[in-house]
Amino acid sequence: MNENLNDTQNITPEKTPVNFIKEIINNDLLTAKYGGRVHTRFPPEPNGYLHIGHAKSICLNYGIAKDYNGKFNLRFDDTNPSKEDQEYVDSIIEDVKWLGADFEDRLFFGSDYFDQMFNWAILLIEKGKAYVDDLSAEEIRQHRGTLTEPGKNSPYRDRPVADNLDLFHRMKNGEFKNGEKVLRAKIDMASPNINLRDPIMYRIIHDSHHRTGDNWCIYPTYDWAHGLEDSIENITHSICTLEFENHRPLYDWFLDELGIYHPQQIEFARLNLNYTIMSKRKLLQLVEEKHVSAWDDPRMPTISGLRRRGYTPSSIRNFAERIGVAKRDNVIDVALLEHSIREELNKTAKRVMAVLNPLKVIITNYPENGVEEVHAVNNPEDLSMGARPLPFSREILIEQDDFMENPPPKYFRLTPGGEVRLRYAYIIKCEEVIKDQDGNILELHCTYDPDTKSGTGTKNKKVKGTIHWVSLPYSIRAEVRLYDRLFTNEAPDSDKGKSFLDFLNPDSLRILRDCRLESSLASAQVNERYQFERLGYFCLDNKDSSPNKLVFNRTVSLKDTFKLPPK
RNA sequence: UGCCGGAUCGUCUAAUGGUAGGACAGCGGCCUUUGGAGCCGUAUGUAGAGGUUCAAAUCCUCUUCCGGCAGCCA
Repeated sequence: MNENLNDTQNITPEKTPVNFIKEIINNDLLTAKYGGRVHTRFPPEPNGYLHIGHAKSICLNYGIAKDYNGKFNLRFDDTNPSKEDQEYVDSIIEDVKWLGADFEDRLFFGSDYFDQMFNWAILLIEKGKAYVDDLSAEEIRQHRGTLTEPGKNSPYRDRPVADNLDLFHRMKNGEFKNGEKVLRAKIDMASPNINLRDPIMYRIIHDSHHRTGDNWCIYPTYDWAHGLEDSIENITHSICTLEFENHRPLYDWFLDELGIYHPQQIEFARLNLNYTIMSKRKLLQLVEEKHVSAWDDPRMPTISGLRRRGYTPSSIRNFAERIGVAKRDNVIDVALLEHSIREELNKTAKRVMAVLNPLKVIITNYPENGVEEVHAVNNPEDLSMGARPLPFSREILIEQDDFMENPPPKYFRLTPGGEVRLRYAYIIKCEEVIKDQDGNILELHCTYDPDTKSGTGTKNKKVKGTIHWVSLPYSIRAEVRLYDRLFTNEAPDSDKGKSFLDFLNPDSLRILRDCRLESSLASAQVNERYQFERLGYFCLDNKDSSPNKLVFNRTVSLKDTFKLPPK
């Protein structure tokens, strides 16, 4: 029996896996919990640049809105002026747009709701559910108890409503210094959930806010503000990371006490990538201590870094799709990220010739000033991208790595007396190795076989290897920056005894200043990606490149299965 | 030893009582004028022990391990 019957009739449609969040939404849709609406949001605090972990959240939230024909908001959770900055607001908007998460006209700021929040706080005070506390930060900490012991009530907990109202207004009016008073929710100092032990709603911060200026000196805390923001914006599913799971009872408590519209908070596991760090604080440290050039250094896992490195929005979206969404802690192999960009660029990037570490080759039997055009395909994966002529000449440059005087077995490239094909051109044979007094190789003298021109039909001659090259007189110069992982350790920030800085890879950036490219690259554009044949994918650096000094970044190398045997 | 979560190939992630599958990584092979790409093959993976059931990754019980929480950060 043939078990591989080509039974096209019974092909079951591929079930697209539904993650647990979509299951919840599907169920809410079934029960019409939110009247069939789906409305998500991405709520960054503008205190740093977005990174690939945020991209996961953006793609999740935007993707859900899109899949369900719903809406997606970008909302800044800007409740702490001491850490926030307009620079971060600007970069975040740029990055979210670049990723393709379309928030249309729904760009919001938590700070725009400060008045409403203030009024709601008064409502809670009037209900006897909030009070002004005079305890210091230290005293509050001591009263909070521990993980295993209940806390103690503040002596100010039972202040009369009128006093609370008066004090709270005076807090707002700037009568007190930072830390002198706070507004607290009156819940339960003995709760096993520490977040419910009379959490702080407002603290006094005499700082200028990047949007509200000096209008306020009291600012809402995350726990108080977040659910209100979601409620005001009519969010249906408020998706956040796992560390807020313990805060959900508080999220619910505020909304229920206020009796206002109540979105549902759902928590998922944040993205972790091996060989990288994701903490905003530590990324900031890398920038401030100049271990990298800036937030958009191509070695950074920031969106702006990945963009500068040459990643495309779609490759990041595909990555986010592939890694899935669940509640278990996870560490994604950075190789999967690299796979996502290779996969796309293989299909879309124009192939070009570039020699990073040039070695001069003189083809001695080629005419002195002869030039001819060879025919190079722009993308063998997509012939519609056409072809281009490439000048071939007597003097060419090849990669230093593509010649070895004493080659190991299985080395398919040029060797003394050996033959190799020049991509799109001829088979050449190495006749002589020219060296200086110290034995350094200066140039190679080769001969070519005129009968082996590429595309002229098969010849008897077969060679194992094909190498890339550029014509010496017809090539242009460029700087090329090669990147490697920033850290040498899989989990740089989880070593108890060492700092993540101890694992910084000293070779994460290699700058090659005398590379030679085919001349068509003179008109390269920032948004174009190229495959330098046999080397990897490259793009123009969006900051440092200029027409008279081209700078290319290597996005990712090609997978290379050849390994030099260990010496 | 408080509370809340979690545990499926190396890494992610499916299977929602009915054949444990996919992707990435790895390994082997084919093919190749990019040692790229592509194609084919390749897994002693359900934390452990009991139980329910014709049937358990899935339901129940117990155990083990991992993560989060004691900011006037988010």
